[in-house]
Amino acid sequence: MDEQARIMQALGGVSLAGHSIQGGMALPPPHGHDGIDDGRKQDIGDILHQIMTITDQSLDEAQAKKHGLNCHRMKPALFSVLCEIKEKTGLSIRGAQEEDPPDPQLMRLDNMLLAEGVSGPEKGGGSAAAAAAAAASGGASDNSIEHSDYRAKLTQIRQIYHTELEKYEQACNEFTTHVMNLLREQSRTRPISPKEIERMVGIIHRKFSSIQMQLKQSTCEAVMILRSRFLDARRKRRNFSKQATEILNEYFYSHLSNPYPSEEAKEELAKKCSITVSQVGAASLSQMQWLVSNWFGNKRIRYKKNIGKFQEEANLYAAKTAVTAAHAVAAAVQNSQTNSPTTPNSGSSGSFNLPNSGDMFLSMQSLNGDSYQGAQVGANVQSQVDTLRHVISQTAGYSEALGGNTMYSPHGLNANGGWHDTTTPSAVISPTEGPGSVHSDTSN
DNA sequence: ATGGATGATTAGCG
DNA sequence: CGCTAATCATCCAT
Repeated sequence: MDEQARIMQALGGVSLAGHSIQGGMALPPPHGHDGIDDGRKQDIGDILHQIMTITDQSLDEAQAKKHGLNCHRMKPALFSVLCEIKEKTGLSIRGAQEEDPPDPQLMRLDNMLLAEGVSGPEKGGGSAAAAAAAAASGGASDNSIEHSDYRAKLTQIRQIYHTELEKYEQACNEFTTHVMNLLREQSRTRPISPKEIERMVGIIHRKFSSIQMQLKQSTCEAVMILRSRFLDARRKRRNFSKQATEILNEYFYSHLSNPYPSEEAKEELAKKCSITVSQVGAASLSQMQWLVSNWFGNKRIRYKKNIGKFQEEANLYAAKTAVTAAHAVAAAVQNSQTNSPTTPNSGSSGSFNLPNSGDMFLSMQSLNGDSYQGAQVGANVQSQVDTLRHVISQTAGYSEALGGNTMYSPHGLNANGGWHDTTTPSAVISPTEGPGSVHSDTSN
């Protein structure tokens, strides 16, 4: 009979002392309360397993005895006595809270998880948070590139969250059905109303949901950390390395008349830069491209706004690439003058001095016009022209010869249709700064 | 501390 | 959609 007694005791403990489940669960405290989620899960798993096995064994072993008991001639009498006793003591159960109002804390967590896209619909096209962030800038697609890493991490969190939640729910269900079965079984030997079973289930669910809340809470925390780490870091300015700036500047000044790198060019630049940069948070290539675009946007604006200030820099970078430019242009000019545009800079035609830069410049200008119609070679040549213009204006002072304001101002570029300037050329040139700085400064 | 340089963000345009 | 222009925010040399 001790087997039976134990079951009775256990169940009695559970059913009579509503909240004592915790006590029941605390039976084997392997890790105590310190354990974080893992520890808890382990605990719960252990507990469930123990309960299952213990009661199963008990049931199996006691099955025969129980059967005998049920058939015992004194059973009805015993049952009625139990009913009577329960009637007297049962009131104590009634007092328990009936419907717990939705926990505001829990609701907050739920809302947040939903807002962050953790508990929302599966996988869809990006989390709600990312969508919201993207919506702020209008362009959803490009911004999402920026957040791809963030979203990857968020997805990870979401997956963990869902699997954990599923585990909890499964455990809860198993436990519930098990208890219900036990109670139903017991209801034949002692008085247990369906309502009591229902209450029991409610209690169990509440207990499990409180555990779930912890899961939700830590998930929220994780998301918050992720957010602060990513989105705030995103806001932080991180200067390019010197080399990266060099690369970008080189490109910029050698494509000055059309400093709009194509997608491929951007990718190329992004690659080069990220090699030299090895930036913290090693921006993905797409991210790097975004930065490159930023850089060019800023550069264009700032160059245009104050050309004088950039003149020195422009000359410097022009000189840097002057030699290759000269070669390439020479080849290109030859090629385009003779015939079809195939591999303009073969360079095999030999070195080309530029003493007669005047002619060259003119021919190139006409070339410019042609090229702008959209031939690829044209674009290529044009970039070299830009570079050469620097050299020319720097070394020969062609600006004066050509009317004063051809000097390396966006004026010419504008004629081109490239990027239009808002500042009138005269305004740029006329102040003492314009031509003067160009000549006087023999920078290195 | 401070001001300029510069990366990032955003509204608005075509 | 990509760009410009304005602006914010941060870095960095002084």
